[in-house]
Amino acid sequence: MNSLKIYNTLTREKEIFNPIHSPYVGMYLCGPTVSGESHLGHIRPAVTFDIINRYLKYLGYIVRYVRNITDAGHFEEEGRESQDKVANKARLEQLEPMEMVTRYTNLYRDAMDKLNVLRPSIEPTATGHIVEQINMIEDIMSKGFAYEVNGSVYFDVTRYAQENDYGRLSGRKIGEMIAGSRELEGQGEKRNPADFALWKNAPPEHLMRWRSPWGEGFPGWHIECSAMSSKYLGAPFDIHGGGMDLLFPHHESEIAQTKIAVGKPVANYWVHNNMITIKGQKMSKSLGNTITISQMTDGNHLLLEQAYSPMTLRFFILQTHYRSTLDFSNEVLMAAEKGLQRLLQAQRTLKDLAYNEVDSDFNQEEDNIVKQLIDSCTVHMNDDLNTAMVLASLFELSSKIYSWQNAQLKISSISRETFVLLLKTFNDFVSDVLGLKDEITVDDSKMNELMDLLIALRKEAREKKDFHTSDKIRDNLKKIGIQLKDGKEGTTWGV
RNA sequence: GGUCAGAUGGCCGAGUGGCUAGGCAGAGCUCUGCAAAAGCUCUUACAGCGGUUCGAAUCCGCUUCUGACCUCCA
Repeated sequence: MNSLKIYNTLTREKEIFNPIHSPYVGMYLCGPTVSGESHLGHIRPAVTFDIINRYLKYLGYIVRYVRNITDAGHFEEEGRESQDKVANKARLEQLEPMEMVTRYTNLYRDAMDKLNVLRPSIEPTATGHIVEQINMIEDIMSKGFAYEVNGSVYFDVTRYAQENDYGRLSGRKIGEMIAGSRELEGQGEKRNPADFALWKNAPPEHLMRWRSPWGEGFPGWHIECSAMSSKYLGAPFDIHGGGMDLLFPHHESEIAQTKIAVGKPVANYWVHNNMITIKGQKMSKSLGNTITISQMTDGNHLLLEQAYSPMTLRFFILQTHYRSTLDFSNEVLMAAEKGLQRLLQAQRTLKDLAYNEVDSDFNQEEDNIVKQLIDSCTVHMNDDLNTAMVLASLFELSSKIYSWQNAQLKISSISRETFVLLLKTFNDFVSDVLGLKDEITVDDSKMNELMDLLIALRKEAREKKDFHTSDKIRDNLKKIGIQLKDGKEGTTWGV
């Protein structure tokens, strides 16, 4: 159970995963800011940590997985933008800020469901935890690590850094940061450019605002994660995740806030996924090169030659190790689409395979190869969640499965025990651990019976050499998207 | 400018001090009424230059190039 190794950004090393209160595991992931529709970049951490969540459960851990929704605060720019867009319309048609974040939260959740991302145990929102955030800010102020200026509150990084290692996670030195930081507007209130906001005074045009001891305003970006993670998981908890771009300043700030408020580190393992790039450049809102999830699944984007299903996206992400950048292109997605179908077809085929025991066929070498491939799934997952290698093993097993189906290899060359183990492992890894599934439901029994009938009719026609009829059945089915596959053991079909 | 990652075959992508994933694409073969599906085989790669080593693509150094972070971002 504890042979799992995870790369910890804090130590820059792969470490054996030991939860604080095994078998319980606490995990927190920085979720999306719902000021716009989720894009491809948002689904990488969701899928990555879904894999961790699923694998921990597979290993027998009981996971409390908290993934927040940032629906408050620091997106006033976007709020203003949307106001401008609707400025000419009637005021009644304007979206309430809460309406906007609800809309995008719903879209995000729908997308997560389609991607087969398991729902988190708790999905707290920033707006639902204003009180907790204000309390934490007051606590930090009372300890002397934050100060108020004109209704805004800032964290005193310089003071914190005197006794704490600010910058350890992101690997930077506070002196260099101050020297290198640019002069930005609104920095005037800070005592030091490295300080960050805990609470912001709301200008009149800011629609989302709450009463606080410092006047009407809204919380700074970082404080919500400290407040919500410590509330639901305590401190320290086991795993804190997020995209690499959050390393600084977001996670660094979280560490500082929690250290002062709670007196303890945030988490033992910090896990960061790398970025999705497009033509070698990071996909991000500010660069304007994002592709939203709905554009992806509709094929409605200049760079897309066709629509890609959510499962294709999921597979595409899993083909690359989570700490590598992942470059998007049509070619890669088309390859992913085909690869995924091949894998799922193998899974279906395996389910229908019957084991026939013939003692004389047993081949120890063959049996060992299959056993080793089965073992390698766990071995690769344990090595910092190497889903790319797990897929490679599953593909090698797929070749075996297809060979058995076509009677090119004898299934009895492996032992019954190995076959049973394969059946379980293959399904567990494809469906439960990697979360890959057929998107078209073919388990409709009437549909299956109908197809069996058509296949039987075609078989009869072929036996009578009535190829006109048999080809008509085959070709017309192809027209409606159903493909017949003739194998040694009979005909199967797929979509 | 500072910090940190990378550079792998036609494309994408793992991994490793010697036995050298996998997917997609391409070629040939097997099966098949034809086709599709499936299987098998094939093209043998690790940016450049030095060094360590019996041996490096894998370790070390330098060079070039690319990207990320340093500001809201997943």
